[in-house]
Amino acid sequence: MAQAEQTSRRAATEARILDAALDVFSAHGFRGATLDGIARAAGMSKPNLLYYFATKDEMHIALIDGLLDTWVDPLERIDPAGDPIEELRAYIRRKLGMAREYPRESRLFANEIVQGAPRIMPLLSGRLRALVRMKAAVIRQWIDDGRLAPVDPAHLLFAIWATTQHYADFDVQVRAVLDTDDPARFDTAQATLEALFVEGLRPRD
Amino acid sequence: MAQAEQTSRRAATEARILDAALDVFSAHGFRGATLDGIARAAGMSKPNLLYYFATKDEMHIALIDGLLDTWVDPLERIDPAGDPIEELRAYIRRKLGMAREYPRESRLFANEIVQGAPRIMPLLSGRLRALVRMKAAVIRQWIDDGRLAPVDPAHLLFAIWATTQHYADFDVQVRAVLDTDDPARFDTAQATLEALFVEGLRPRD
DNA sequence: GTCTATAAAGAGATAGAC
DNA sequence: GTCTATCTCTTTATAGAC
Repeated sequence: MAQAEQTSRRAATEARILDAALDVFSAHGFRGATLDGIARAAGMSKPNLLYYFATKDEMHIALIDGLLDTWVDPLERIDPAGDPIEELRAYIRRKLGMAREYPRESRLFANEIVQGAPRIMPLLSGRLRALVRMKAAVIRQWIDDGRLAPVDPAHLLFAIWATTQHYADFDVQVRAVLDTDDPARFDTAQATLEALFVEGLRPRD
Repeated sequence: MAQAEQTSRRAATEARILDAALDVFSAHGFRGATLDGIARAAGMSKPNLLYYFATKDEMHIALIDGLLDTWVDPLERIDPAGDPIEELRAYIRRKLGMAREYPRESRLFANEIVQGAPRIMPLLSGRLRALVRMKAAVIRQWIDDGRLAPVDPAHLLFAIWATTQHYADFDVQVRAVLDTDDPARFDTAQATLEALFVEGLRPRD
C-alpha cells in the first residue's frame, strides 16, 4: 500500500507542477519563464519544485515528452482507406479542435519553433519528418488516382497546420481584430477552412 | 555641414544597432534577448548601445515602429477596383515574398503575438483592426456581387496570414520536415497556396 | 517532502575616465 | 562617442533545518 500510495502522490504533484509549467512556458517561452512564476502557479516553493524536477530544462523536457503522442495523433489518424476529401476535412476538424481545447500546448510548441526549436529539433527531423513522409505518400497516391486536386502533399499539410494552429498561437491577434471577442470564432473558422480546403482540393476536370 | 554629418553618422549607428536588435529579438523573443547579445551583434559595448537607446524597451519600440508601415503595406494594397481572384492571388504573393525576404521581421511579430502581444496590443486593436474591417468590407462586396465564393472575410485574411507567415515563423520546422533543405520551397509554397486559395475562392454555380 | 536562507551567475543600467 | 568597471536586481540552483 505505502509504495503505491507514495507513487500516486508523487505523480499527482508532478502533474500539478507540469500543469503550472505549461501555463508559464506557453505564455512566456522557455527563457521568459521563471521558476518563481511556475512555483507560484503550482502553489509551492521554488526549492520544492526543484525537488521534483532538478532543473528548469528537465521540467521542459518532461512537459514536451508528455505531449508528443497527443500532438501527432491527429495526423496519424489520417486513413489511407478513407475518402480523400473527407479524411482531410476530418483532419482539419481535429486540428482545429486541438487549437480550441489545447491552446497552451500549441503555444508551447510555437514558442519553441519560432525560436529555432533548440530543444525539440530531434523530434522535428525524426518522428515528425517520418510521419509527414508517410502521410505525404498517401496524399500523393490519392492525387495519382485522380481523387484529389494536384497539390504538393507536404505543403498542403503545412497549410492545414498553419491555418488551424493560428487560432491558438495567434489567438490574441484574432480576438483583437474581430469585432467582438467572438465566442463563435472557432465555428466560423471551421466553416471557412473547410470551405476553402474542400473546394480547393476537389479534383478538377 | 557638421550638423548634417553628425546626424547621418548617428542615423547609421542607430540603424546598425536596430539591425543587430532585430537579429536577437527575432531569434529569442523580447525576454530571451540580452543587451550583451545585441551589443556583440552590433560590434560595440553594452554602455555604448545604451547611449543610443536608453533602455531595452526603447530599442524594441523603435524597431517595431520602424517596421509597421512595411508590415501592413501588402494588405493596404488590395485594390477594391481590381479583379477579386487576382487581387487575392497578388496579396498571397506579396505576403509570401515578405516571409521570404524578411523572415526576421515576421518572427519578431510572431514572438510578440504568441506571448500575448504585451508590447503591440495597441497596434493590433487599433490600426490593424481598422484596416482589416476596411478590407473585409471590400471582400464582402465582392462576395455579394457573386465574384467570390462565400467565405468569412476576416477568417480568409487569417488563413492567408497563417499560411504565408508560416514559411518565416516556422521555417526551422519546414526545413526539418522537407526531404532536403529545399531551396525551392518558397516556389512550391507559392504554387500550392495559389492553387488552394484560387480554386477555393472561385465563385460556385 | 517542504520550507527559509543563501550562494552564484546573469543581465539591465549607471559612473566616470578617455 | 566609446569604453572599463561596477552597481543592483533577477533568477537558477543549493544547503540545511524541520
